[in-house]
Amino acid sequence: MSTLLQQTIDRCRAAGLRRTKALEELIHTLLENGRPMTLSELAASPRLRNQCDKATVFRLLQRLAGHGLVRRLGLHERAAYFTLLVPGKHSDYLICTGCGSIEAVNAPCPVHDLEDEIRRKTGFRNLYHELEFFGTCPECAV
Amino acid sequence: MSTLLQQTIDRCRAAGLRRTKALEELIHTLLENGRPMTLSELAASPRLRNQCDKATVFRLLQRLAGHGLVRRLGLHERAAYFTLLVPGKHSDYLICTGCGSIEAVNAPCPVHDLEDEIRRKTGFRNLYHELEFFGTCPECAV
DNA sequence: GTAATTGCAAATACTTTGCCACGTA
DNA sequence: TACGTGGCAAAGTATTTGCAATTAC
Repeated sequence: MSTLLQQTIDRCRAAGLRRTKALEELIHTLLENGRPMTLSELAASPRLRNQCDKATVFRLLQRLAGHGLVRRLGLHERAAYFTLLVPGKHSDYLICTGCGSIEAVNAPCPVHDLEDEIRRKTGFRNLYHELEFFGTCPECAV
Repeated sequence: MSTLLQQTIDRCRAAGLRRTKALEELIHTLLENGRPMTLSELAASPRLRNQCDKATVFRLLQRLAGHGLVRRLGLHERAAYFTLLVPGKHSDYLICTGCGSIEAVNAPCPVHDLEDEIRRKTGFRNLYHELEFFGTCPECAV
């Protein structure tokens, strides 16, 4: 994992970002949590809490998103969620509308073919998709 | 379509909502546009502009969502999108990240089986999904 | 040394609520 | 008549920006 951390930071450097403490800790936090997180969550997380301002986290995420290293997700809540994009890896999510928990679905994504078809038929570029399942988890169903 | 309008209003009545002008025009607007819309768009649309306050539209949408007649979507923008739920009908969307246009994908949704599998394996209740494709439309690609 | 990055505070954007008036059932 | 609904205005929450100071390269 620290390899992945290093690789990701390298990708940031390659994109022209400066290697700052805040950047490292942000990437590290996203990696170790392995799920989409909100700006507030990130800014309040252990690694970033005493490291930098929320505005800094915001601007970092914005820059990273601009370079395709991070993606901003909708996920129904009022706050936006951000997820680290790891090359060759794609995740769909299962979200509980009761407690808000988010977990990655570990099953092959069934959308690939349709995505190709849409790309072909509509001429859209840079196509990608987001798939989320919403429901009430067993805990919340009680 | 006016039949669908009538049916939808009937469903609202059955859910206990009062039949007000604002409700009718809101449903009508959502139906005739046939795509998810934001609160601001709705409040500013021809049928509602001179009909009622934005707060009213907000509360109507909230009530409708509570009764499962409307669903709130993420869709990446800062503002939330709302879509009318028509029984037996499901839509996936294709969104241009350049101009923000949203259209329904008219192809069978490939997620059904995975949804069943998740329902079975995780015990989630009231499961549903959202699938969106994002990309740059031919217009914006120039 | 220079341009990117950061902190702090202020400005926006969108959503949500309070309260009293009004209209539907 | 009674209770759901609506208007207006104010409050709340999350995001975004300005600017001077700082830091990476």
